[in-house]
Amino acid sequence: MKSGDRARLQAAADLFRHLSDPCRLHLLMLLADRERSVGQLARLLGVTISAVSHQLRQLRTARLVERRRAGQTCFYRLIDAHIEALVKSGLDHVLE
Amino acid sequence: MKSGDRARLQAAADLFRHLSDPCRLHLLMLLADRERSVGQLARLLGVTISAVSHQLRQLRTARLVERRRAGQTCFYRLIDAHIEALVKSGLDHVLE
DNA sequence: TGTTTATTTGAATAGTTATTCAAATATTAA
DNA sequence: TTAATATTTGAATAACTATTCAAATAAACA
Repeated sequence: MKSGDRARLQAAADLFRHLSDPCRLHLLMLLADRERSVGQLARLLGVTISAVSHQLRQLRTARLVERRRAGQTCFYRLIDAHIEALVKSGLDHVLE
Repeated sequence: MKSGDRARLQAAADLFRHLSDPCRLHLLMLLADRERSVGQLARLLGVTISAVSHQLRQLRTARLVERRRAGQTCFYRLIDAHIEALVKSGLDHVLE
């Protein structure tokens, strides 16, 4: 196997790992709808602001979401529609 | 949020977690091609038979792969094409 | 029966990840 | 400047996961 293939498998595995938490999936679905602030997300998800901020940081590092600051508030949104399609595809699969 | 939605997010997260390892992704791509024995897979992946057996067990419990015994040998294959499509979609996404 | 080959299993360990809490930063407004 | 609000950060802990090794099972065959 080529080294590029190995790197690609690792990158895809990393992507799927970011999707392997129900709270992060919920987060991504909320952000697919429209941009939201950290506080809004924490309230909607029923978790602490700190926890959601840690998860958003992970998703931002992975380039799945982007941040926009407006005053004291930070708004997050999905970077691309492909991620939304992937999440929906996973959610569809488990419909049984 | 409904309890069914919560279960669905958890199930989708579980599915993605099974895809969050480069070795398992490689395994699934090999099995998408055609059925393979445990020993073949271990050789192709360059890991021990025990390690690959543990991963196959996990994938089988998750109903992503099926097993067929022929004599001493066990052959595994993908259960459905949707999984292959999901893996390929993830691999496509990381092409940059 | 005993032996070889193929695979599975369970326990132990090492590495990874999520959450919490407290402290730090950033912005706004008094 | 001080206070209030929004978010981030780092460290600690608790929970989870992958791999290894040795022992167990299962089938084929002498």
